[in-house]
Amino acid sequence: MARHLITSAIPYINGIKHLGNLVGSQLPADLYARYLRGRGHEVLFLCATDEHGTPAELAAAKAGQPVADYCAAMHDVQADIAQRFGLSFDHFGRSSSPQNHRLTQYFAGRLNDQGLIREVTEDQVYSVTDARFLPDRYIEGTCPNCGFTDARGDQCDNCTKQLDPTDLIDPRSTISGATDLEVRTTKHLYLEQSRLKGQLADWIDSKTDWPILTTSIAKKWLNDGDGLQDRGITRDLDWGIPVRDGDADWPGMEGKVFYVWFDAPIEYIACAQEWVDAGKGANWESWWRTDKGAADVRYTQFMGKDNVPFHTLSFPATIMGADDGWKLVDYIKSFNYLNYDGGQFSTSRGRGVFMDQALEILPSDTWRWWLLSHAPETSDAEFTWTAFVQDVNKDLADVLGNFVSRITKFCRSKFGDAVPAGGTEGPAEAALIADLTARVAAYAAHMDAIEVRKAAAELRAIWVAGNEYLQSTAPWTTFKTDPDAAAVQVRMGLNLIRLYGVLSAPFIPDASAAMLDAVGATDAGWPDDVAAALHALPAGHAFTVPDNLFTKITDDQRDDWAARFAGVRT
RNA sequence: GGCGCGGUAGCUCAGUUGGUUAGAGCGAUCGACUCAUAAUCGAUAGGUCGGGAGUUCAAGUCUCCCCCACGCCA
Repeated sequence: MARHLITSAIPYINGIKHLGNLVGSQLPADLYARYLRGRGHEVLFLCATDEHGTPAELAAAKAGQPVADYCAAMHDVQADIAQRFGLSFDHFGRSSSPQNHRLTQYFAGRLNDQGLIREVTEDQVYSVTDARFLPDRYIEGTCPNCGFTDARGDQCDNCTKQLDPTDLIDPRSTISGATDLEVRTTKHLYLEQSRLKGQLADWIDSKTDWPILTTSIAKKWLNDGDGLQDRGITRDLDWGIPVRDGDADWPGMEGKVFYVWFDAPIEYIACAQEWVDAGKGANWESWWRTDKGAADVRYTQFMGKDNVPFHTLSFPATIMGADDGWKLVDYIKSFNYLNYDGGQFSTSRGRGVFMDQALEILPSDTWRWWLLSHAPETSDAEFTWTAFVQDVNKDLADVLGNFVSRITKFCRSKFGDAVPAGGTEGPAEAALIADLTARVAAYAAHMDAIEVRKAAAELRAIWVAGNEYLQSTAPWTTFKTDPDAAAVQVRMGLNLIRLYGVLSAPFIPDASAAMLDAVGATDAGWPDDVAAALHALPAGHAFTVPDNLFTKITDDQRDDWAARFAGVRT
């Protein structure tokens, strides 16, 4: 038994995430966590909401709520949806927690002690009307290069020239439209991660088994242009973690907070403290401090490709810079984007399907299966309603659901509501066991490697093997002349349902529970011995015929949903 | 503009260090079966592996150039 720490990139607080966000981090992380638990490993699976920063402040203002109240409410909304999607977090924390406040301040102080923090005085744009400093992307104006009137402060979307906000002609605040902007001098803290470049590069180079997507992005940021840049870790905002030097005040930094990207990854650690403080566990340091029991922990992170730079460089720089025993990540699984019907999912335009809407129209297992079996691992993937409906109807309703249905109903009608006795197994059963032994091993290997799509394909092949077996042995025919032979075949079929319940649980936990319940399985342990697993249900063991595991989606429903989710969210 | 991931059957994708007739699922066509959610199982058809040049006994796989799509640019 090994110890596995798993974290999913923490979703931002300002709204419900879409399916592209889900499949890029939380869902595959859950798959892996469930799989490892199923294999008997000790797992700590953590996630949280990322609550600080300007977008949260603006969203709260728009909702007419104090930002703390807004975040608390949205956290509960996201936690509820996550739970309904079957995301089996051991704890779903908040980056605004007191634990994260203390820990973030601790790290800043520690980095300061190590001489890795410097103060930088810089000019920033201040909006008098908004009474705040404006981040670059909240300033628009006329591009000095091409004359485009809606150029953003960081870059002109028309001519793509990179800009400094002070370059803009007639700048205005995109928050209020105010034009009374002025340049003010302010002071910020920078993490000197450039000084850790060599150490980071060596570390990345040592990770030869990481996905190409992960390492290529990391190396690009390490080596592009002038190389890894130092990073501002503070902001002039109200909502955030107050800048402190550990437990002490930080002279000159009064009224400032840490940048959201500094405190968000630290929440991975603070979340473990929250987990303990919530009474769900003990000794969080044994998961996070290599000097306090975490040396044997394997830590795996899941995220979309947009998060890779922070997880391969900035956060490791924080850990390495602190240099006091915190655990570095062992494996980073990153994902590309899921596109929606030829374009991008868009939170702002409400294009695509969002997590709450998804659950309104179909069970979570249906979404879990399709999303995971099409996870954007090697390149961006494509969601279309036609493909989605075709795939889930075929895989879930026809191949798996119908298998459970046909065998349980046939047994009930010919032998009654218990596993039939009699008969002797022959070559067909031996061949099935040999085939499944190989397939289960391949499935496990793919899951161990977090090859999500390959694992899904293998699991599906395992389902198909059951149908092949029934088709070739044809108990409905043998029953007429040799009821004992039919009994063997049906007994094998019922045991296959149990096996499928165990193996499928990481992908489709609800349907798996229904399968195990139908056959009255008391043991859902991993089938290290497939032959033994296929004889777990003895003759005479009672079962029930479950409701259809999956209802097929109709063409009308498909057309309905395609129309409903094409445009702006209402 | 720079950089990055890709461009393989109608669709979604696999193709390890270059090596025999390029694979899978879906869809299509045909057949088998009739226990089952008109489900299942089998067979067949379908690709000049984005384009061009090169290295090699041998290239989807390596090198160079070009085209296309997507993304990132602190």
